[in-house]
Amino acid sequence: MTIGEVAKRSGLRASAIRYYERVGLLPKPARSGGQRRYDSRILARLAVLERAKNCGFTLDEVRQLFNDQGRPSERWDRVARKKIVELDALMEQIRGMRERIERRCSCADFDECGRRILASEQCGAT
Amino acid sequence: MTIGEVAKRSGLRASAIRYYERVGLLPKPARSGGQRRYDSRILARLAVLERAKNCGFTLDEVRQLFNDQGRPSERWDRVARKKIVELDALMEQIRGMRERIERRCSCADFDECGRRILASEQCGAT
DNA sequence: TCTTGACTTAAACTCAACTTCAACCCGTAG
DNA sequence: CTACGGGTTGAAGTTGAGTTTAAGTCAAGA
Repeated sequence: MTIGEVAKRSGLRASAIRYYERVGLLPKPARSGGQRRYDSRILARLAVLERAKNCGFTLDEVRQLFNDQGRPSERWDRVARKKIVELDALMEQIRGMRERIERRCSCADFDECGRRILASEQCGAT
Repeated sequence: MTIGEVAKRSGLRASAIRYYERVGLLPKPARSGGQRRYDSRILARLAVLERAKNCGFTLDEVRQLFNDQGRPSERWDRVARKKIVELDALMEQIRGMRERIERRCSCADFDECGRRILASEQCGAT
């Protein structure tokens, strides 16, 4: 397969595939006439990469997943445990944002809100 | 107050305060000898700005809050409604990530995972 | 006068994950 | 032969929210 075909089959852009190769997430493929030629294993690789991204892993974490020492399941566990903590913290943050957004006040304008916030009075911003 | 004093009182960096002014979030203050001089209202302004950021609003949305037409409470409502939808979507995404991370499989390596994902079989990546 | 410390500016740099661009090469169909 | 539709490269652009840097100004104190 050429890179264009891989792109079409995987739903990624060719530029993204080249980028992944450049940053060490994909092995350098064979070439014919200067062009990259892939066999079907690339599609499995990319499927895992996509799955990992959908789990919230950064490309750096995916690199650890793919290239670090140890059994694959161990690598997954290590990265996953850290990510779950991050995701939970993120959830908590977002819950807090929602709460703050919905806690309304009766100030006439933002300056009044500001003064009340500075005085640590209850205020939800106008 | 000089910008340094405002920075200390607000907990922001002077560079951030200059930046906010540059992008139209703060009015241009009076100057004395070329230096910015603020009165205490700046602190209320910055407190609202911080509160809005803690609600998840982008600086662009804060600009709408501060500068758009209409009553302050209307502006807040308009921006807030949109943001709540975004936050809920984000929550849903994160919940999905957590779920996918925790759904484990028994593949020997990532290539096996990839093949199973491509075949739409149940797989949580190694 | 000299030094110190805080301020000023515009412009460049940061991070992540790509995309876009310019300029070039290569094989095939007409 | 030449046009066309791929492919190739390195470099630069994108986004948001600032930070950092270089080079310069200013007032006060020793």
